[in-house]
Formats: sequence, C-alpha cells, structure tokens
Amino acid sequence: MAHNQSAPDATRRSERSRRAIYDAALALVAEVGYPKTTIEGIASRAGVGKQTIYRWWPSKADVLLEAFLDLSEQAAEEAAQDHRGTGGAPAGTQQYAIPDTGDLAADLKYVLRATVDELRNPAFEAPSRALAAEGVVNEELGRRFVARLLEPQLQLYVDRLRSAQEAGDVRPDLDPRIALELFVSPLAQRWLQHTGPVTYDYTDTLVDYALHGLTPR
Amino acid sequence: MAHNQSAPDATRRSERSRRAIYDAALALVAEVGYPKTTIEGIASRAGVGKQTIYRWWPSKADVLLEAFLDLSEQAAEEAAQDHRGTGGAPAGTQQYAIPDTGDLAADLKYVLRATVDELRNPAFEAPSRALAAEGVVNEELGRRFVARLLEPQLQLYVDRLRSAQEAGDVRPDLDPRIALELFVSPLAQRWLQHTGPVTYDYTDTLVDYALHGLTPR
Amino acid sequence: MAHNQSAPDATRRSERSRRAIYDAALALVAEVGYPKTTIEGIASRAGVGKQTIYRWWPSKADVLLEAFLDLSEQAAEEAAQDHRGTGGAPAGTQQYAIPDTGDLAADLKYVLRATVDELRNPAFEAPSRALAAEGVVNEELGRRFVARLLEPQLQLYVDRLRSAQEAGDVRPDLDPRIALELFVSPLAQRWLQHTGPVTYDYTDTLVDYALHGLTPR
Amino acid sequence: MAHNQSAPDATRRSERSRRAIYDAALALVAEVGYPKTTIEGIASRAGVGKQTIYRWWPSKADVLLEAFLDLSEQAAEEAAQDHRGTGGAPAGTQQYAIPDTGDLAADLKYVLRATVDELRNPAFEAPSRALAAEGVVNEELGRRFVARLLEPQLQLYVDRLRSAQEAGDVRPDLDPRIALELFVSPLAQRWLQHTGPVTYDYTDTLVDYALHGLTPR
DNA sequence: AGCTAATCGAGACGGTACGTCACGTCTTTAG
DNA sequence: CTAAAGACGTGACGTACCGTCTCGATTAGCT
Repeated sequence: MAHNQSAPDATRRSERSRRAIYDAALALVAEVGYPKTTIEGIASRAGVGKQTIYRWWPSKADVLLEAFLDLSEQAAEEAAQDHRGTGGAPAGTQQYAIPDTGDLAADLKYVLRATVDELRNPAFEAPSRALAAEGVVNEELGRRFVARLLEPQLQLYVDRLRSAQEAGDVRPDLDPRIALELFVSPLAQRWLQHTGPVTYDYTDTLVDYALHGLTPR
Repeated sequence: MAHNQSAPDATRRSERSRRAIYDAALALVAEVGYPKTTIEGIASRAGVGKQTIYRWWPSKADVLLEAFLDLSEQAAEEAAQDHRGTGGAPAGTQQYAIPDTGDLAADLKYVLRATVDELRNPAFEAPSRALAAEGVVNEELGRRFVARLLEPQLQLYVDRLRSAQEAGDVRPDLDPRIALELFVSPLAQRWLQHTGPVTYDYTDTLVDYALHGLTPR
Repeated sequence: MAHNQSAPDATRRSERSRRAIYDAALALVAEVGYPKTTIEGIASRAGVGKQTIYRWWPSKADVLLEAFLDLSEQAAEEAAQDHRGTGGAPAGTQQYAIPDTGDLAADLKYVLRATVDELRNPAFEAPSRALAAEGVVNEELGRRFVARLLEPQLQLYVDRLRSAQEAGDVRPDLDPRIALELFVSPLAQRWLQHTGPVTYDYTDTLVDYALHGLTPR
Repeated sequence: MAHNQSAPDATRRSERSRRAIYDAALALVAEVGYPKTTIEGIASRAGVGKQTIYRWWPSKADVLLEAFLDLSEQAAEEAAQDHRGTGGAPAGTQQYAIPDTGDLAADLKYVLRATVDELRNPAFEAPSRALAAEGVVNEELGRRFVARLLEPQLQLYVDRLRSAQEAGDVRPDLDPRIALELFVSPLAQRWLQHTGPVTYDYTDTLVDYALHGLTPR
C-alpha cells in the first residue's frame, strides 16, 4: 500500500541533527526570546539545513514543544538516576509523585515550592513561556502542550488528593481535578500573566486558603 | 523651538483614521488570527498609510491593546446607557461592581457566569487571547494588559470580598487579593490553556470549593 | 585491488539505466524545457537513483549531450537500414554524405532543405537548442558539442566543395571550411537567434547568393 | 480606470538603485559567469533589497538585457561625444553608420574588424554571450535581444548595401537583409559556437568570398 | 480667510525570514 | 554487492512584511 506523497522515512533520521536542533532551539529561545527565534537561526546554529527542520516539524512551535519535552524527559531521567530513592526534587525536574507524608498541607506546600523553583529556573522559563503563549493562541498546539506536559503533572495532584480523600483529610464529594486548580491555577496565572509575585509565602498561603476555604469555620 | 521628530502633534490627529485602524485591527485578529494580522494588512484594510500606524503606536500589540481597550470602553458605555440602574450584565461588558445581595456565593456565581459568557463571546475572544498570549512573552505589554484590563476587574472582587469580611461572611485575616484567585484563576487558566471546559457548572463549583475549602468541616 | 571511488567500473554499468536516463532527459527537455529539467527529475522519471546519474555524468548538460548523440546515432542507423543506398534523407537524420549529382547548387539546396526540416523537427529542436545555448556560455561543453555533432556535418560540405573544386565548379583558391559558412552560418544564426524565418526559399537564396557573390558579373 | 493589482509606480523609482543593479549585474556576469550570477548576488552587491529587483524585472535575464542595453547606450553616447565627426570606431561602441567611402569591400572589412574587436572586448563578451545563450532557449527574450540590439546593427548593413546597389556595386536584384548574412552570420556563429578563430583575416576573407561568390568568374 | 506646517494615503526602499526546490554527497536497505 | 531511495548540508528561489523614507494632497490651527 502506497504512503502519501511526502512522508519522510523516520528510520533514516539523523539523531545527531535532531539533538542539535533541540539544543539550538532551546538556547535561542532562552537567549533572544521566542519571536526572534527563527527557523533559519535554529538551522544555522544547529549546523543543519533548513529542510531538515521542515522535513520533521511543521512549525517553529512544534520544534520547541518537542525540544522542551525532550529536555524534560532528560532532566527526569537524570533526576531518577541521581536521586533514586532519595525523594529529592531538584528544580527543573518532573516529579514522579507528590510526597505522601500524611500531612496534606505540608506535602502540597512542598511540591508547590518546587514548582516555584522550576518556574524561576531560567533554562525552563523561556521555552515554557513561549510554548504557553503559543498555546494560548494556537489551540491545537495548546492541547498538545497541555496533554504532554501539564496534564501529567496535574494528575499527580489528583492522585495525592484521592489519597487524602481516602484518609479522610479531604471532603469525599470533591472532584479532585477541579479541587487542585484552587492552588495550582493561581500560581500558574501569576506566573503567566505577571499578576503578582511568585513566592514560597504565596504558595503556602494558597494551600492554606484552599484547604480551609474563605468562610469562617 | 524646533519640533522633535518623534513627537507627533496629537491635536492634529485624525480621529477617522484612529477609529478605522481599531476596527481593522479587531476585525483582522478575529478573522485571520493574531499572527497573520500584519501592520500592512491593518493599514490596507483601514485605508490608511502605514506611517499613520507607526506614528502613533510602537507595535502591533500596542495597536491591538488600545483597540481592545477602546472596544471595552465602548461596550461599557453602551451597557451603562442601556441598562442604567438595572444591574444587568450583558456579555462583553465590564462590570462596574459585583452585586452585593448579602449572599456572597450567589453574587460570585453570578458574576463568574457573566465572565464565562464574555470569554465565549467570539468578538472578545480573539483579541483578548492574542493580547494575553503576547503578554505571556512580552512582559512590558503584559503588565500594561494586566494593569489596564485585568486588575480593574479583579479589584471588584477585592471590594466584594472586603464587604463580605465586614459582614462576617469571610475570614477577616484573609488577603482578598489572594483569596479571589481561588475562583478567578482556575477559570482564567482553563480558558487560556484549554485545560478543561468552561461552564457555569464549573464556576459554580469553584465558588463552592473556594468558599468552604477542601477539608471536611 | 581496491576500488577507487571516482573510477566507476564501466563493465558493470547498467545498460537499462543508461537508456532510461537518456529517454527521460530527452523527454523532459522536450516537455518542460532545459532549465526546468533537473537531475532529480530525470532520475525520478527514469526510475533511477540520483547517484546513478552522478556516477556516470558530471553535469546535466553532459547527460543531455550524450542522450542527444545517442538519439542521433540511433536515427542515423535506422535511416541507414531503412534507406540503404536510396539517398533518401529523412528529417532528423544525419547525412553520411552530400549528394554529388554534378550540380553543386542543386545538391547544396537539397541538403540545406533537409537541414531546415531537421531544425523544425520538435524532437530535435528542444535538445539541440538547449545544448547549443549551453555551449554558448560553457566553452568546454560547446567545443564538445561542436566536435561531436556540428563539425562532422560541416566536413560533409568541405568534401562536397572540394569535389566541386576538382570539377572546376568552385574557385580553386577558396578555403572550403570558410566557404561553407556562407550558406550554413546564416541558416544557423536565423535558427539560433530567431533573426528571421527559416524556409526552403531562404536556403535556396543563400546558395544562389553564396555561389555567385553579391557583386554584378 | 484602475490599473492591475500590482503595477509599481515608476515615477518613484530609485535611479540610484537602478544604476547600482545594472552595474552589479554586469560585473557579476563578467566575474563569475551568467549561471552563477544570482538575483541575491546582484541585490547584495548593489546594496539593494531583492524585492527592488523583482519589482522592476521579471527575471535575471531581463535585468541583464536592460543592463546591457544601458551599457551600450552609454558607450554609444560617450563615443558620440568623444569622437564627434572623427569617424573613429572604438571597440565596444555601436556604430551609427557604416562608412561609405565608395569602396564597399574596404568599408565592410573595416566595420567587421571593429566587430571583431568588440566581440573580444571582455566587458561586452560575458553579458552578450549570456544574453545570446538565454535567447537561444527563451524565444521571448531572444526576440527582444534581437530587436533591441542585433537588428539595429544589421540595419546599418542593409543601408550600406542599398547604397552600393544604387552605385551599381551590388547586384540590384539582391535582398540586402539576406545578403548581409553572408558575412555577418559566419562571424556570429564562429563567435557563438566556437567553431573557429575570430580574426581580421577571417572577416576579410568572408567579405571577399561573399562579394565575389564561390564559383569562378 | 488665507498661510503654512502638520498629518494623511500611498508605496518604494533596504532588509530579514519565510517555506520550497534542487544541488551534489553520503548512508541505508531491499532485491 | 549493486543500485533505488532518499536524508543530509547548502544555497537560491520568489514572496510577505518589517520599519524607514519620501512623495504630493489634504487639512487644521494660527495669523
């Protein structure tokens, strides 16, 4: 059966070029920002022909998305090797799970502080801002960004909240997928839209407010 | 005194052109999206010379920001005239205040539902997404976007929450500016990042969760 | 003995591929013109790898030159077989000799009319124009084109003129290689440069003018 | 009445750019040859944007044709000023008329020698070869090349031959437009196709053969 | 009411990047 | 173990916009 007219043969793909393109894309976004990052610039810095980029990715945003996914995976693997069994959570590293010490508030504060660190890590900030911005305006890419990067993270909160529900620390009728937004989304919005400072104090406060509500007890 | 080349005389500015540029910018963003909206395209559709745009605005984003502010003001004025004293809150209209019926939950749900309507109004969606996205990546513009459009809205929640604190309906030790984020930011993130559906049910739930917290009482 | 990378083994050359490349090259030049004929296009139409072309020919022009030589030889052989001994001169066919009926003017007119026919044969026109054009600008190829295709033809005129000199029909002091240009070159230039119509009348006139000169007798 | 969608306004055309483009085009063709002369190269050397070339010319060949016409006109004007009334005929200069001393053979030899000089002038050789080659394959351009450059030259021969007919030095029944090809076309072909050396001796011989014919008197 | 200096529509200009095509080289893979 | 297939780095193509810069032709504020 014939393939469509122009599907490149992935088995012949140059791994060297792929890596060089990822590196160049991330470096350029960090150095000059997303809008001034061009396909030609990436190709040139990667020592690669433009066509090699166009052959494998449909757009600048897609290059960056994959580059960032790759970066995240690498960081996660390194973290898994370096800190196997230690429970350490270095900045810029995906968590495999949120700690479950039995103290929900403490666990959430801990992981949100790690997120604050990550959001401030310059190596991650530029590309993730760029991707988030592109996703705001380009729904298709936005959905992929969310599905591949954001949602897996949020799922960890869902898991931790369910565990808390089982332990009786969270109201059993709550939808965890919505509940988690009470402390995650405010942080996200402050970071994305510069609507306020992003600090440990702030995220600690969010957890307190969210867990106990705004109304008097 | 000699004229400074970069200080155009605003008294001679053509109102006709300004309006035409706003209309063209908003129409183009709605029709073809922000990235494909060009200065040349705006000028051409507005029947205006490119220089007339460059004379008065430093960038495409600024044109759109002012166009959108203008649109919002117009809509607000119309609403103020049409519904003077009625408390009506038509879609696409800035609120001057959040209703204060004494029932905080109901008032918040009401105004968030209005926001849901606004977010779904196509005339507003395209430009506000475009501006939000640009603001994610362009901090300077982002801050103006927030200061001119977002923060005034949020201030209304601050006011309502303070009123509730005075009425004893909200814990007095809360920072209202942070508290409001518990129900506003999740909505914002869902809309911006397509992380979930944006519905009345959802915002109602947010208010319930936020007011009463996640932990059992 | 180790193989030298730049000395392909001609004994293993695929005759099938060679033929397919010639056919594809001639067809493409006729269909889309020389500049739009590409190596990739020839390879693709011939069902051949690009490397198979680059292995055996240094340039597009060389492929076409050999393809055209091959075509000419084929046509000549066919003609030789079909019309053996008849003196027939079908269009598109190299002459082995100019007829020598004793009437120099008639013989020259006859063979020039055959050339007119050949120049108008579309199967020959596209490639020979392409090669001629390339030869104008690429001296090396031009010399090969002349040596392999043009000069052998002109030699036939030299032979006929020498015969005429022996018969006393042409001034004995003339250089036949120059003399032949008086009627051959005008035709060539008209055809190459579109400086005038190419007709039997025209070539007949050329022969008359050339044989008897421009001055009164 | 409206013009078509994209006719540039010739009154605003930059003379400086036009000149720079002509100069760059001629220089590049002379230095690296026609095929390696690129629009980008011309633009870059002329200090001009590519679009400025594409705005005014449809192709590389057209740029070169106009550049060469311009060069010819300039040279002719200079010659007209420098040598007014002297009858001098410097290489690289269009003749306004062929001398008419009463000795047709001498006059033709003189002007053909001047043509030999011109054909050997490197400043003229590269661009005129390039244009001639392009004209062989691109009939439209070829016709313009002939009409603007070649035919005016040939007309001078027509005039001189008519004058000779009136003086009784040329057979009155001859068509001068065809007759001139007997000595002009051989020279053209030798030069274009490298079919032989281009010398004074050769052109002198051509005049002798053409005027007196090949047959004995 | 007329001057005059500005803004205006228009668009040419030098640039940069786009996305495509073909080059000529090199590597992989299927027959 | 040859050759088709085609990925690769390279570089030019022709197009779209960028932001700057001139042009007359209004056009509005001051004399």
